[in-house]
Amino acid sequence: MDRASFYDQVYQVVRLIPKGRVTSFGAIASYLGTKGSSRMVGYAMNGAGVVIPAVPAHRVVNRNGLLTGKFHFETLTKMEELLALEGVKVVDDKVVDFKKLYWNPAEELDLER
DNA sequence: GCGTTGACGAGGA
DNA sequence: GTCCTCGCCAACG
Repeated sequence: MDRASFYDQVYQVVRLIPKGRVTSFGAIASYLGTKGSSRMVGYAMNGAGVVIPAVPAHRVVNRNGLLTGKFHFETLTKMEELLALEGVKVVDDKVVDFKKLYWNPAEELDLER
């Protein structure tokens, strides 16, 4: 796994996010061991739409549950659309019941990887 | 090799 | 509760 760049590691984890669930950048960063590099997680998502298979970046939001990355999608409504299709309600660019839909890789994936 | 960037997070006022 | 500042670290030019 050491061959995988930080980007790849982020993609891997994001792809593991269950449908209808969301997580935060910090959670992913923490899981990868680079807790302080929470920004890198988001920065890595810049290639989420070009890598194969595609990365469900719409399931990744900031700690507020706010769709911070919606501006990086094809359209501004694309992100909340995808979430809505998965049963995730989005109001005012933020995930409803984010706390309940929150998916913690460290808890769900445990000692995976 | 250096400086800048950045879809964030935590702490303080 | 909100607003501001600092830090964090990998990728990019």
